[in-house]
Amino acid sequence: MINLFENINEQNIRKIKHFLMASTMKYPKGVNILSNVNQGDFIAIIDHGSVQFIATDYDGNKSIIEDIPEGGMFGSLTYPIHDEEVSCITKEITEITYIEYDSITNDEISKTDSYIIFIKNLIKILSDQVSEKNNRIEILTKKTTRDKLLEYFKSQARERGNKTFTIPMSFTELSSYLSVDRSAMTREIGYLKDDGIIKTDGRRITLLY
Amino acid sequence: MINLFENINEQNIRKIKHFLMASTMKYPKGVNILSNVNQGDFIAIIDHGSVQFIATDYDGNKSIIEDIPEGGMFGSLTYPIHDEEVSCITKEITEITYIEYDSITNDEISKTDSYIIFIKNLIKILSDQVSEKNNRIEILTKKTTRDKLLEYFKSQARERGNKTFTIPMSFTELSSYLSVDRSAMTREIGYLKDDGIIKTDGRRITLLY
DNA sequence: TAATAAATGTTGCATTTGCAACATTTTACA
DNA sequence: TGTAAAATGTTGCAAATGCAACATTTATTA
Repeated sequence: MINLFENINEQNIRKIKHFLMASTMKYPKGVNILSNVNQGDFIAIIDHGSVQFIATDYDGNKSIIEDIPEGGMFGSLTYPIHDEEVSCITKEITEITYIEYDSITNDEISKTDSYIIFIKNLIKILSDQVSEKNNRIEILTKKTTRDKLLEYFKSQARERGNKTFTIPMSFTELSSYLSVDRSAMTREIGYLKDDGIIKTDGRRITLLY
Repeated sequence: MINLFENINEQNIRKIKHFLMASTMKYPKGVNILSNVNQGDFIAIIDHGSVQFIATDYDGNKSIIEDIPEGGMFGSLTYPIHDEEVSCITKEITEITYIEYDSITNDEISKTDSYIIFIKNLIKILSDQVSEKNNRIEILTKKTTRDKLLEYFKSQARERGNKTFTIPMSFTELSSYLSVDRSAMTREIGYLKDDGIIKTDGRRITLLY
């Protein structure tokens, strides 16, 4: 995953941030940062730490929409806060830089060195997000727990270029990502092992075909 | 949905397209346009017609990933063609303009009038796509057919600003979008009507709460 | 407009899956 | 390092849902 300021030197990063009206905020672990967000569209860059977008429905069921690690970004444009049901929780102590969406294309900044690199990075990150979401949609549209697991494992293997890989989250979180019951998922993983389709060692998975 | 060339006059559109190495192709109805696509990353703009991204798994099950109407765009960066399983089918006679991804940020174009507007449009479109996909993910992560339907109806009502709306696709396609069995979906819509939660008239739905 | 294809409606049934209620192991942190 | 919290494993059971196999209606197009 690339960084919004990839291939831009410190001095130009400072300049760009200045024109973008950047402001930095620090948060403790476990708080919802969407609750006290400034009005107007913004892009948020995670300088340190990580966050998790969670949707909660009227029954209290929670589903992870997205994990965003250090260096990642997200924008108000991509998370319309329609109801009160989407929250963005810090997973640890987290520092976030906010930049104003409208200032991305103002006249001053467009003359700045590295502006084009910045724009290209932004477009690449957004494209990657669309791509990652398409991948998740492909997984979620599988009808059975087995097919969801296999599609997920395939996409992991593809990403790492290896049939053996370690899943980057707990099984509890994976069940939430796949939107299946955790115990039913454990059961199905057992069947996949019985059938000789996968091999596991903790969170380390090997596709056997 | 905004157009990639929104708020840019004809003359500047021509200029931008020229720098972007734009080429236009015409396709008949029902062909897979990803099959004969040029190498290198590109962005495709639908001048006339419409397309549908479809994933087909090893069992032949098809699921609609996305519908793209006239004026819409899609990019090779957002549709990694990992297996042969994703195809992009024209729904009618369709004309598509391709632009090269790398040329979006070349030096010449960045000096063109309206370049900033073009970039802002592109970022807005990508953001909207992420947002739309987040919305679909929120729907797909619902466990029951009933909850998927209600979440979908809610998002439609929200979008139109009205509790009565006409779904923009057939029920057959909706079942594919929600990734549920069509007959089970029809059954569940019946239950929702019985329970006085919705009212229907063909594809016209009214939320009664 | 006749013929064909597509969409919609209905129902029985087998299978899958969510849910609950546990036990056990691992991890986090005061 | 001891203790609470989180993660993982297991299983019975009821409910949801996919699937198949139809009938009927609506669209499409030759």
